[in-house]
Amino acid sequence: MSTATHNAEALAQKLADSGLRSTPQREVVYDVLLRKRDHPTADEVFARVKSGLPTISLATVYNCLETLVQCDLVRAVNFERSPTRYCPNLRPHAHFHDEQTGKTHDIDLPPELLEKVSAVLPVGYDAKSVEIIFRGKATKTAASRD
Amino acid sequence: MSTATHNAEALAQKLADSGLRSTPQREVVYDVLLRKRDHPTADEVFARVKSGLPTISLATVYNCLETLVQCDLVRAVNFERSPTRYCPNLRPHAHFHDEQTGKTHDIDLPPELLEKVSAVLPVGYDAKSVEIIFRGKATKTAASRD
DNA sequence: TTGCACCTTAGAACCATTCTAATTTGTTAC
DNA sequence: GTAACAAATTAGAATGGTTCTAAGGTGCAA
Repeated sequence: MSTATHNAEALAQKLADSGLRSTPQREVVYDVLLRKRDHPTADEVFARVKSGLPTISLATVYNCLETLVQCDLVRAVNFERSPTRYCPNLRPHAHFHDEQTGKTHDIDLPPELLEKVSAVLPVGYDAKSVEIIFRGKATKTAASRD
Repeated sequence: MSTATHNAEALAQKLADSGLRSTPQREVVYDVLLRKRDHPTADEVFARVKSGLPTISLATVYNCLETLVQCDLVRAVNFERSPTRYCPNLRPHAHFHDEQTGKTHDIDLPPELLEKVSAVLPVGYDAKSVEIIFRGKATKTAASRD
């Protein structure tokens, strides 16, 4: 079984869990995210998806991305108010935003660090999620990972 | 000397450091941020500023806020793509975004935690800043702080 | 007191995203 | 099978926060 088929089935399963259907558009959008994990914007996803599905609309790309986020298959990432970026990495991770190149890098987070971070919350604050964003510049070596 | 006067002078100093002038608009915008530290949007600042300076324009509010951010007197805070909020708290702190009320709370961060967080960066990543955002709900007690 | 850079202003423009209304597709009950 | 209904897609219009533009004001410097 090919990787794409495997992903499509995992996707279909996750969608079904939420009472949603698998569609060619959703499959291709998800596949595009998995193939090149460079945190593309909706526009960039749209451009990539069109080669496989030339008649897809931008609205559908937005709909599919939103659906994938709802199903916890994809994370939406925002830097200031620039276009939302999409990330299929489900491991706990922070984002490093390179201000020179505009590129985004995933930084894996050890569970104990997340605990330490959450421990700073005073009583009465019940956090459902923590997001950590670094800004700065990455050297060529670090940047070459994606 | 009144607090407002003191703030105005501190502002004038900081602006001068960047080769900028102090103006009534900049003073009032900064004063509004200091008076009610509830992370207002530009629109909210605009509304508050108008009582003291009825002819100010929204464009000027945006300009002043941007200037204050440049001078490191104010932090711009973004949650997803909702309107940018402004925060005059210069201490190292995270933000807790209450999803029920939409309110934002400052969470002070001990310096050693920031160090631990930055320590997860692999070699080659040079972070100029770290931003930490919690999302969840705050109890009445916690929320009553602002 | 003239020049010139800095600021402010109103309104237009921008652009990522969401909405609307129409169509297509898939599923279920018969 | 097929009618009926729900879910999904589509193109294009609308939305809304922010930025841009061009014109007018303000204040320091020579």
